[in-house]
Amino acid sequence: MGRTPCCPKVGLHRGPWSFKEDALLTRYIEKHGEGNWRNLPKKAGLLRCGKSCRLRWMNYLRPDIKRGNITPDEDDLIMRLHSLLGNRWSLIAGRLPGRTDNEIKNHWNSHLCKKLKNRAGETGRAPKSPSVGPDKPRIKIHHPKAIRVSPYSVIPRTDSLDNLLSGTPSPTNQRDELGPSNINIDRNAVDGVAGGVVAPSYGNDHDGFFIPIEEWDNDDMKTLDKLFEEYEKLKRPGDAGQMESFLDSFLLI
DNA sequence: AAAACTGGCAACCGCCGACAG
DNA sequence: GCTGTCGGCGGTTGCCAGTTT
Repeated sequence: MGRTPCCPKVGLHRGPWSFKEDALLTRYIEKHGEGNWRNLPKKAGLLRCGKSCRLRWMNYLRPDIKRGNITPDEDDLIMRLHSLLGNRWSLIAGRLPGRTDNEIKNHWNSHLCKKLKNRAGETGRAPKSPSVGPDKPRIKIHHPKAIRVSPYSVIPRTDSLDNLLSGTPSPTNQRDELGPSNINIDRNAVDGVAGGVVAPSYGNDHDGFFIPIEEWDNDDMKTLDKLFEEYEKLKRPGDAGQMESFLDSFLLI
């Protein structure tokens, strides 16, 4: 049957966006809001594919995007989240206000992957990343395929996991896709507690033992929230030393 | 000074779930 | 229930600037 392309490929601009195109897109979205990406280029006077417009807006033009280098704290949080969630960049980005999934993905591929390898080399310990294959991995991370998240999981980044897990829709339009959809957790790995911090793992495809998020027990459900609470606490000035031990605790699973 | 190499990042691609008709 | 469309996702590509040889 074949799927129709999202837009005709002929006669459209490709490659880097010009200042003028950026301005047109920004002005249009400020006036009419996001959505209807297919028709947006025509209405905005752009010779671009709708997908391209969406990507440009989401990854670059959106006013709430944080510019500048990723901080060491963000680095560490990304690594923790990656150990929990695998390559689900949109979920990870949802917990880092102002950062985009693309930015985090790029940062991971260019920096953190190596950092993790180096750290593993220094300690002689197996790396925690699922993408790095030690001889005897303690944890295996399942990488689920991309999912589309229902509108009911559209919640602000600052919402707690309780809200996420109860499926309470948010009144705002900020994205956070840590919704009650496809997250699977390996209960065998959830038991790990190090340094007072619950250290779960995400998924496990070696034995096919998946628990849909709807069936998490209380401990499972609090796990991620706890992680962020700890993180936020330790981010406060004067807690630098604690941050290090907090972070290390996750490498000892 | 120039060529080769490397790293970072924006953009593209194809897949897939949700949803409307 | 089926089909087509839309929007979102992760993976990959390719350009460009910086660094090394």
